Amino acid sequence: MITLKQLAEQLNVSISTVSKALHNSEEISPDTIVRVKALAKHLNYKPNKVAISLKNSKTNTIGVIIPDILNHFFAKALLAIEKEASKQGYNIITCLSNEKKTKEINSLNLLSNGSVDGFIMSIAEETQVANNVDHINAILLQNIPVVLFDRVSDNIACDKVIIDDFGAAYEATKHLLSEGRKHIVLIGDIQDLSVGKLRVNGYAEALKETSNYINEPVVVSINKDNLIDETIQDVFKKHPSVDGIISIDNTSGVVALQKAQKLNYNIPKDLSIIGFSDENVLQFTDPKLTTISQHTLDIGKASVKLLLDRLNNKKQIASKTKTIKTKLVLRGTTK
Amino acid sequence: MITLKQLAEQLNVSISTVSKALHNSEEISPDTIVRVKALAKHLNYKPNKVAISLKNSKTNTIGVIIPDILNHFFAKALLAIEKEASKQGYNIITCLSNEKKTKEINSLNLLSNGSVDGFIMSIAEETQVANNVDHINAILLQNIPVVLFDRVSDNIACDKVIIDDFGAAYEATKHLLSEGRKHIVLIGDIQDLSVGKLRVNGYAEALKETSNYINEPVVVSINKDNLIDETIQDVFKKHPSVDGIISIDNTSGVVALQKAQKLNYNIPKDLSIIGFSDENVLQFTDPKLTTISQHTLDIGKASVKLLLDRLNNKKQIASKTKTIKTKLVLRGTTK
DNA sequence: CTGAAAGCGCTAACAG
DNA sequence: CTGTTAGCGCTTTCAG
Repeated sequence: MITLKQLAEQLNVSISTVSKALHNSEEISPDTIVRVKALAKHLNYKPNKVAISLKNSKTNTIGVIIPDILNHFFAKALLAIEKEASKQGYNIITCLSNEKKTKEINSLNLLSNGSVDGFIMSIAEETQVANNVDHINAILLQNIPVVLFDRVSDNIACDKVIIDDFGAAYEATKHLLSEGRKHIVLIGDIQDLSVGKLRVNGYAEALKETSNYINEPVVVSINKDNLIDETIQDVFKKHPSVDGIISIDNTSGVVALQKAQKLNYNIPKDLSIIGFSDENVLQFTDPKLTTISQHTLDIGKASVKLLLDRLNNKKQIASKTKTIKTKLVLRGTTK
Repeated sequence: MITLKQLAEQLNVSISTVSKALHNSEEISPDTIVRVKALAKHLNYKPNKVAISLKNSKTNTIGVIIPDILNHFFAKALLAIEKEASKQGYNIITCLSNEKKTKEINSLNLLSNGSVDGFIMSIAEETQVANNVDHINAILLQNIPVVLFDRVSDNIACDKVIIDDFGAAYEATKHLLSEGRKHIVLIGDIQDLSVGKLRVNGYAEALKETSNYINEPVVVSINKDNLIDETIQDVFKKHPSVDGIISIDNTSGVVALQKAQKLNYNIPKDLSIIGFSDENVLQFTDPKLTTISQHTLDIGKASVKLLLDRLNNKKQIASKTKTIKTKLVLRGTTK
């Protein structure tokens, strides 16, 4: 890489003159500025990012920790984060915790040495199950800002971006009730997560409020991917009168639809299905799945904004929590 | 952040003594080492990464440029790259080109200022269509190593990781022929890409070699996601006697299967389908899709290895191309 | 208008 | 065994 020093030598001026010239300093003669810039351009000079970071104690880099990049929700969130960060002149260093607490701790430790100005993350499943977030609080104690999105924790005082999980599930359930559904089952593989619990509660509350709904809430947990087929087939065996299904994760709604079609349920006449999925699954089914849209891009964008707000304004104290609106998008799997 | 200077002041020793002590230098008395380390631990000292990068002219960071993170193949490749890089003590800065050439150029320019030691990337669609890779060659001219994976270009002399696209499609086609299929259609949305062209060629070659195969090759291009439904339905309309489908992208195989089932094709009796998809789509269909497995994790891992090899051994000249074996995994959609 | 010097945090050659 | 110094590349104050 070409440096200021090399430019200075070739031009027989000092390093500081070169530096100032490249910044259009008033102190430098127009003539010199032209000469310096010409050579800089000719040699494709680029200011060394590392040196600037050291000088400014600021890297313009955000650490992003994603629990599961193969989950479409997180991939899309990353897309939005990268886009907004890039727009604001920030790079992102991506770490994938793969739902492991140790990897999460490791990533935080490895990057909290001046590598990044702050973190945007969603908490790993293992961490949420263990309910131990000391490692994240440790980062905050070092005065490195953190923004949590989607999977958050009440035990961490920082900026957060969430959706109204309770309300979204509540609304979806209410919709099925309004269709006259009498036997609504909730399925999902994220009941251990903060968001999963809230969604289950929203579902339960909607049923509870409905005086003429006589069945008990049914919550079916999918534990491992390889058992998803059987688990969902069991739903239809155990609850042959099921007439509404709410999936609170990304994929089980689609699988439920496939299985129901295989069993010759008439959808949506006999059975309605609502997924908590992203648009990507639409192409995989016919009829198309009614979903709760999470506005994932907005979640990512808002996360970056909150973080940069804090970076640019260290004195602000109160943590903000931004709630992104969800939307129930009716398609072919509901009446 | 706590610095060597602060430790030195508190201990009344020089900065270099502290630095050496922390590195277990023989020059330093055991007693001092203990004292220094104790304080460092107590204050949670971490060497400033930026300073070390500046000192060493090495960031231990890899720039990764991904064309489309919502594509499962690339998400998985990123997963593998991050995992291997992390294992080797490297961070990754992720940029998403979103298939745009300008974004690709931008990312390369912004990171080729000492931010990263090298790049791992797959070429954006727009770049491949325009067939202009000057910006990538410019990086190589700056002596920054680049590893290309999946989507490569003959006009770039660098290390590459690919699969045998021609061979994989050839093998899949041969398999369908061995089942006695007489009317095999290829579908996909990546015919503009290097990999897509090779796959089409492999398909065509297999047909051509088969003397008793009388139908012409049929290549159906899917242009936009929103037209995928109609495009595939058209296949069945135009070619009612189709008895074999090869999808060369991630999703169209699944869609073809759905549509065929809707049209009451008996699969795999009347019609076989082979997808170029990852395992993630398996849960979405019944029967499960026969696929060409790309060993995506190996692709990512190999890319990191090639890059680090080059970083650690600058003198090597010849570019290597590593070909990862594919595997035809027979499942329910073939006989 | 230009240059010298200090300093960001660290390492390492050299001096004591 | 410990300290001084220079330097990685840059910005910026201060001197000239």
